[in-house]
Amino acid sequence: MSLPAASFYVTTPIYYVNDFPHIGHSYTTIAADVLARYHRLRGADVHFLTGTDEHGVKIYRAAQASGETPIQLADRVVERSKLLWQRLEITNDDFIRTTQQRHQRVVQLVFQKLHAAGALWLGDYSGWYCASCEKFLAENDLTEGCCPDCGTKAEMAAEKTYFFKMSAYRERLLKFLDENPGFVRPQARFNEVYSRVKDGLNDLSATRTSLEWAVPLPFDPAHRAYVWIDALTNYISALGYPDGELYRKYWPADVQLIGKDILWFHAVIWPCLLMALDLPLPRTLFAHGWWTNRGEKMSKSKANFVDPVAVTEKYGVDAYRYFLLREMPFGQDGDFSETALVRRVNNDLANDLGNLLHRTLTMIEKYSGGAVPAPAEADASAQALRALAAETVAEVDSQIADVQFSRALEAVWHLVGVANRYVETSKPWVLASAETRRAELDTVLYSLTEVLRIVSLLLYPFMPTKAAAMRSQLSLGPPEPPLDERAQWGRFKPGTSIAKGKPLFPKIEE
RNA sequence: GGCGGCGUAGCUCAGUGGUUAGAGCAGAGGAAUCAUAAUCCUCGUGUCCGGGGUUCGAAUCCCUGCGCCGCUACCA
Repeated sequence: MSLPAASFYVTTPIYYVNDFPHIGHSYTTIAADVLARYHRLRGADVHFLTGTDEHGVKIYRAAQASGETPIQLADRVVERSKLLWQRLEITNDDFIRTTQQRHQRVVQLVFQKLHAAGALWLGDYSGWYCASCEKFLAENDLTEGCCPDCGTKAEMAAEKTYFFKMSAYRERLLKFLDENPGFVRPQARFNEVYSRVKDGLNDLSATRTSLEWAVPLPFDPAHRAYVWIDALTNYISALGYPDGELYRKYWPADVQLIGKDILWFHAVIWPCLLMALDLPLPRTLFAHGWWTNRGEKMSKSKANFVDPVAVTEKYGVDAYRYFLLREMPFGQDGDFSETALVRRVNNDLANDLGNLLHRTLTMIEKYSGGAVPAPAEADASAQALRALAAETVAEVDSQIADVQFSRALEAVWHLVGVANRYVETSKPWVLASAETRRAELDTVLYSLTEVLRIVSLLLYPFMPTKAAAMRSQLSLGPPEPPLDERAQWGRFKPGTSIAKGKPLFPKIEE
């Protein structure tokens, strides 16, 4: 698989403002950031969108409960979210809020278009209703026939609603899935979606008359947009659909990252909506898994959500970013624990990588007067190292194209491991004691420098601060595109004095 | 219940017909000294969940039993 070079549009879901972001939100957003940074480094024209979903009964009620207006509540959460993204070095190009004018306008336009295209019909929505909470409940959520929130017995009720004719798009969607088996990833999620679509699609209740905190329909103000169409539209409203320059440039999205809980909405409702609007579908939808906290599911009742701020204050932002993307394959579930994080930091970051940098720089100081020597002719092991570096660059590129962060990092660490072994086998300290072996020594030191330089490029999207620090110890500036040129072997200028600093990743004492 | 997936070293997993089944981590021993006591090397007789079958040959395909997990639509 090869990566598109020209433009790259990546999105996260818009996060619901009923709560502050926790590890799960940060996971999706960091993953999107790595993709964005990587593609920028490749030289692509990148657009990275994240944002917040701010409508709905829950927000309305939460605001009432805390004695503020819904928008005040949303503002509060948005403010804190933005601080977190800043802290985590997230480089989103835009931040969409569903309460913004630019978004609501497009939602109304979308409804108008659906209406005009005959994709909406007015009918009755019926379902379990809690009279006390004044809201409809999903059958699954009922606890012994009662409202899970207040315990009132739920009753069947009906209200007028506009249905989106989703069933009409089933054949087209199936055909699209047949032709695009990589549309939903990982594969297991694709299969789930496929078989459910095959089983049949129902029309979707798309509006509510009882909702107050939502976008009103232009052609029937008694109705307001119910969650899905409002929320999903963010991916194009943020681009200024239908006439915006950004829209023309970036749609369809290259990668839309989502949690597995919202797979159905993105893999079925979203494509159907786009088809109804005659718009191209996104290229890849990637549903990632959940983190548990030391083996336990995170939940409100247990109040055991991992707080990104606390973790990054203690261990650093880059260590956190590295851990999340290295510890579990993207798409699977995994477990978060400080023990596991510390192990990753000490083994991978401090011992393998940090120490390789440090020992290399020390040897350059001791054996070469602090300047990286020009390499002499490469022997077999130096050639092998050089070849592996090139393979690693290609491998990382291919794994990122596949949205497989952990595999990309594994490839980098394989190179780091081979470089550490190269130090052992070439024994620079022996070479340094024999005047006649100067040429060999120079080649070793230069080769190690090149490995480190290339590694710093490849790691930059994952650990921007540490990669930059690593580069500055090598007297290099921040990485610049295009990656495929910069990552070529031999670009480090011999004679450059290095600027060895403190260990990049101090070991964490347990 | 239906559909799908999984069950491989202490742990997390890779391996989908073919020589003595692998990696990382954890554990034991050793080498070396450039280094953040970092690094490197060596060490696994594992019922590849059980049973049956196909095949010259199966962890790998088929059937079956057991166990675990996901999805089963209006929960961002």
